[in-house]
Formats: sequence, structure tokens, C-alpha cells
Amino acid sequence: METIPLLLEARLRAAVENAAGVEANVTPASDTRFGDYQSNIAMLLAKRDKANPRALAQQILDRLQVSDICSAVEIAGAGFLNFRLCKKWVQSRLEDVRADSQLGVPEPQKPRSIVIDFSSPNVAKTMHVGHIRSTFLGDSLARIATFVGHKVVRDNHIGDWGTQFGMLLYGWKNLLDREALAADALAEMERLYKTVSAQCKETPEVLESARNELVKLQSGDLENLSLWLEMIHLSQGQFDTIYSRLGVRFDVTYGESYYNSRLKPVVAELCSLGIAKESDGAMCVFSDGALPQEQDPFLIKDKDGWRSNPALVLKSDGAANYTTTDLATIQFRMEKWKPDEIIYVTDGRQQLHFRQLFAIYRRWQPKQAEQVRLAHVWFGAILGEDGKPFKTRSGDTVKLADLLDEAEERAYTLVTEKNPALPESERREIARIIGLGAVKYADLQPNRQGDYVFSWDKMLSFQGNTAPYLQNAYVRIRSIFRKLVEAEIVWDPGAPIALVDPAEEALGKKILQFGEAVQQVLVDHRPNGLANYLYELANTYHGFYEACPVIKAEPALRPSRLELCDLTERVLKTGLGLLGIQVPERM
RNA sequence: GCGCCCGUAGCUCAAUUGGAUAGAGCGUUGGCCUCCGAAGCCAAAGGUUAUGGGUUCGACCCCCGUCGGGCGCACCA
Repeated sequence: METIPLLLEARLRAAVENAAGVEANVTPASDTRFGDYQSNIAMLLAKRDKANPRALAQQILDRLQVSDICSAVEIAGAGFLNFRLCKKWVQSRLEDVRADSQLGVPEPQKPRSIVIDFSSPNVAKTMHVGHIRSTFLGDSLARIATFVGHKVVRDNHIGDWGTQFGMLLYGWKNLLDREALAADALAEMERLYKTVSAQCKETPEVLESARNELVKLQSGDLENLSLWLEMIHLSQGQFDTIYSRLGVRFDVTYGESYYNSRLKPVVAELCSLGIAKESDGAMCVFSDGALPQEQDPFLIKDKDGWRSNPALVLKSDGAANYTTTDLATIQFRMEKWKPDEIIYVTDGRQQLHFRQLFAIYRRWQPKQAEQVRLAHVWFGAILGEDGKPFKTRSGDTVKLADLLDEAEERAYTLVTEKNPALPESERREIARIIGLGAVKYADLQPNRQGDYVFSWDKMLSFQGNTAPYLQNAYVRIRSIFRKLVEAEIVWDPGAPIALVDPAEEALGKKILQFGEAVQQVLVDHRPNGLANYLYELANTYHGFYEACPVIKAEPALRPSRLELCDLTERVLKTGLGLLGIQVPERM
């Protein structure tokens, strides 16, 4: 489209700002009794100027120019401005959205470059439930940012370096079961790690040997390097399999080891700049006193007052740690992509680490730091129904592959129950889409901060605010279009949209909110806003479906209703796609 | 001890970031299929938003205190 249409909310906001002369706020109405949108600007101004809010509202109203969009604007309550949309405008706006491949999401004025660091599994370890939140959140944010028009780099910062490799190398050389490795490489490597880890606690000689293996690896020993590479290779195979199942992809997979050559220079620079200092044999970053004590990540309050809470950039054994790696990683990303934003998707336990990391970077590279938004997008834990971390009955961590298997199997049983006539292969495919969708949606629908309880029954009950409910709305629409052919009704796309029934009007207005819902996700990094919007859309559609027959509608009403169905279908499919969730044609 | 996060209906979660009568689903009760898929829709019941204060036209949201839960506090990431 040649002109960039402003979003509805933004247009109303601009009109209000124009009339009020200050920055204003317009939001969807909390209740349809109050109209469609509302602004509380008069009350805010009244507070600032100690004036009468209703009088101010009247002044704003007198200068407000929204007659093209609104049929009525009223002053209500303590001084709200309530907007009621003009039906004609909604209709023509829907026709614009229909012609827009972005479904009303405008191009950004300035596309941004965003690096998203998510998933980040460890080499030689099986992927488990602990990885799903980072993976789904990161993937969804990446999809949405891309859709909105930003340039996105998806970086899988895998854990391919660190002390665990000493133990793994020792185990590989002394305890490796070749057959087991061939059968299930990850399980065997995990067994090696667990065995050696236990032995290290019992036997000092084993601990010493493991340390030696690590030193040899770090100093470039060829044998250890080649074993290490083999472990990465084997792990990458597993990652690829899982990601392919999940429908998640990455642009780059620079592991931690990729930054090895940068670590020493980073530490040296921090030292020469006086940012890092020696303490107890380690190189540490202490507070520089620039921030108020309560906000300083390098200070901690004690019963005796404030004391240091430094971040280590070099351990006393001379090895770097993850703070160092992360600093080097920011440096590399700034050089390579000059991003406007770097998003880290990890669990909430790492909040202090990232506060320190970002603070060090700002001190180290003040100019560059001003050009990039560093965001730690954190999330809570997944709990079992007992309120404790989600585990199997035997107390083991739930493997991601097993979780997906079970989701598909449960979905298959339900699909077969509901629709036994469908061919086996189609039922399998439907079960895959529904099972995976249910897991993803259960993860993305709650507010990411805070824990949530994992429940198969609730997730796959297929009722309420679940993926299958949304998928079902889509399936019902598809069914109408299939029936259309049987009924020998020709759908001629592009008919004028006429909102006659209240259910049609409600659906039309809900469709117009898609753009805002998508954009908001990038403001607070919370895809659950989109999830909740899609639920409302599906719910509104179901209401429309009950109230307004399509195929059996009077011929005069049908074309517009078909347009509404088609638009809803596209928004649902696109919106779910932004959450990484597919839709089936039947279910 | 200190810090971060959480506490909303019996259960699982929302609440447009300070807006109007706090909303859904599950479960409970009662309706709607000779009618496009009932995996749906409509309705009822269920709340002192853990608790006590404060800020203001207005508070689940902001501030202070208390209680309960989770996590984190220099050589793991």
C-alpha cells in the first residue's frame, strides 16, 4: 500500500493530543457501555493544573476533530472522553485491512536491528522442560519483531565451554560405552558427566584428572579438542532434531567458545580502565559509586550497612567466567550487527547477573551503550501440580522430546475420539499440530514473570483459553468455506463489508485491534498480550458464529459475512503463527 | 540477614501498566443441536485482590509495614 495507515488507537490519540496540546493516552474502553475507546487526559490535566476535569474535557472536546472516525464523543464519569466509532468508518477500515498483507500492522518508521539470545542449551546435555520457556518466548518475540518489519538476528548462545568438559573428557577416556553412545549419544554423555561428577566428590584423584583434562583442552591439546568437537557435533544433532520438531530456527549458533580469543583482551581493558581490580586473587568489578546505593548492582545491604557485591571477570585460577564471556559477546554483537536492541531470554534467577553485566558494559563502552537497549527478558519456573518444579513421577527432569511425544499422543487420542473417520495419517498430523500448539500456548499465555503450573488435563482439555480453542475457531471457519463449495455458492472476494448485526460489529472492531496487540508485545516483551487478544477474537467470532448464519444467510447478507470470516481466519492464522503455533484444516 | 519476584473466585490464569461495576476457563447449577463442526454459545452462583496503613477525583497496580511461598546473594552458567 502506498500510504501507511495509522492504527486506530494512534489516530485517536493524535487527534486528542492535537486538541489538548499535550501527550495523551487513548485505550480501548473497559466496557462497551462506555463506547469503544476512552481517554483520561482531562483528568490527568486537571490533576496537574488543579482544574475541573469535566470542564477541561469539554474544552478538549470542543477542539477535537474525529468526526470522520467517531459517531459520538461523550464526557462521562469523572471526566472521561468516550469515543464511539462510526460504523461506516469501521467498515471501510476493515476493507483497508483486508487489502493489507500485514493485516493492519503498520511499517515501523525506523526499522530496528534486534539480536535475540534465546534457548541456549548446554552441549552434552539432553534438552528438557527447562528450555521451553526461553525457546518459545524467544522464538515468538523473533517472529513478531520480524513481522512488524524489524531486522532480527536469532542467536543460540549454546553452552559449549566450561568446567563440565573436564569431567566429560575424563569420562569419555575412561568410562565410555561405545554401543550406548551409538544408540543415544546424549544419554551416554549425560551418564558420563553424572558418573564422573559423583566420583569427583568421592575421589580427589579423579577430580585432579578431570581438571587436568580441562587444562589440556583449554591449552589446545589436539586430542581433547577433537573429542570436544565430537561432543558438540553429537549435541548439535539433537538440537537440530528438537528445533525442527518445534518449528524453531536460528540465524547463528555462536557458542560460548566462540568468544575465547576475546576474553583476555576484555579483562585487560577492564583492568587498564580501572573498572576491574584484583581481590582475593580474582579480578573483580566493584561499585564506582555512580548509582544510588539501592540501585547499585555491586552493593548489597547487610546488617552492618552496605557492602561490596562484586562481579568476577576472572577467577583466581586465571579462567574467565560467564560475565567475561557475556561482555565479549556484547562487544562482538555490536561490531557485527550494530543492534539497536539485544534481548536475553533467560529465567529470572539471572536478574542480578544481567544487571551487573549491563552496568559493566555501560562503564566499559559508554558511547556504544547509549546506542543499544539491553533487555533481560526473564521468566518464572514451570511447576508440577504439586507446586514444586515440574518433574517426572520418578523425580527426574522431564525430557523435551518425551514431553512432545506425550502431548502428541494425548492429542491423538482425543482427535481419534472426536473424528474417527479421518485417515490415520491426517489424525497424526492434526495431533502433532494440536499437541505442540497446546504446549506452546500454555507457556505463552500466562504472564512470563512468575511461575506457572504445568497440567496436561488443563492444557489439553481443549476448552477455555487454550490453543485448541483458538484452532477450533479457525477450523470452524475453514469448514464454512468447504461447505460453500458443496452448496454451490460462489464466494467472490472483495465484497463491501456491512456490519448489520451487533455480533458483526463486535467482530469487526475486534479485528481492528490486531495491530495494537502485535505492537504492544515489542514494548514490554510479553507475547501473552497477543495470546489474550487472539482468545478474545476467537471468543467474539464464536459469538458471531452463533448469531449470524453464513451459508444459510439471506443472499444479501452473505458476502459481507464471508468477508468477516475470511478476515478472522487470516488474523487467527497469522496471530497464532506469531506465537509459533500452526492451525489444522480439520480437527 | 539483605535483595528480587510472587500472593486475585475451590483450582488454573487475565486485568489495555493509575481508570468507571476486577474478567475468563475448569469445577458446580440451569438453558441452547430437524439449523454453517456442541472442541461451541447463553445464563446463575462464586471476591474485603494475603494483611494493616498511606498517597488521590480514582489503587490489584505507586509508597511504608506485616504474614506466607519461590529464587538469588564473588570464583557454576
